[in-house]
Amino acid sequence: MVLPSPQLLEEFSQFFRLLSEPSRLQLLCHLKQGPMDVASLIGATGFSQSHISRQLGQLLRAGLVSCERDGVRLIYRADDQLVQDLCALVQNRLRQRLEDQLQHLRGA
Amino acid sequence: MVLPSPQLLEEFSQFFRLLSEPSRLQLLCHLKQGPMDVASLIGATGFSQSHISRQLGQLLRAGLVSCERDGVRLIYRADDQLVQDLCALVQNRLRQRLEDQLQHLRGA
DNA sequence: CGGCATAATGCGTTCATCGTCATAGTTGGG
DNA sequence: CCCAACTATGACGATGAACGCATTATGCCG
Repeated sequence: MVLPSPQLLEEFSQFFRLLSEPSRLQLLCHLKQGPMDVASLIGATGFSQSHISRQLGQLLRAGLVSCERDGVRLIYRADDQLVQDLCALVQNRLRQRLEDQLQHLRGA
Repeated sequence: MVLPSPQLLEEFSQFFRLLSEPSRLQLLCHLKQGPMDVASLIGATGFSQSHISRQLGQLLRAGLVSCERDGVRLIYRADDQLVQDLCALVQNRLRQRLEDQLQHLRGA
């Protein structure tokens, strides 16, 4: 068991930082429903256009979303399973912690 | 496929935010090597005592580490596999992205 | 009880990121 | 070629977290 290098730790933390913003997670979740343009995301989330564009830019540079032109609009898509897998693992943990607390309250 | 609730998204992002700080990840990695007290972590990382104590407090509240007293010191341990699993998934993705870029540069 | 060692916490500074407004860039239509 | 629609970006204030210093709290030993 060897310690990760500082560079790798930095990359890990940068990736997790991407997911540490609820609005970015929300955009990812909407895009998981299917490809959408920015206008549709505005309607779905209520965020401002510039905010959405910035968050999509970050997700794009990280490779978590991709986009293609359709005339004057850009159609974004989230073709990745990784985030869902990560969230599933985290959700399992959240659930398990709550169950443990429940057991503890019950005096078990 | 249903959208996660805002509360759940908030919890996800809070958890990922914990891992978005290199110093916290580094502390977790050191603790994976074996239980340690704060003084040992100071020696291993070079961080200040107060900084380490704060980060450990956050990890403790999230249940990612636990601690027990040994006389005047507190022995912390990271008994959880979740973070390692998450990092492994992320590392796979980082590797895959680099390989794809390599293929692309080779003209394949 | 007093002193000593270890860890936690208030406080202030610094720095990064969010979110908005205004502006610039890009694409298709008349 | 100019305009309209859509998206990206520069500027900026506000917010929050990191980090260190100093202090306080906690447990051990004489």
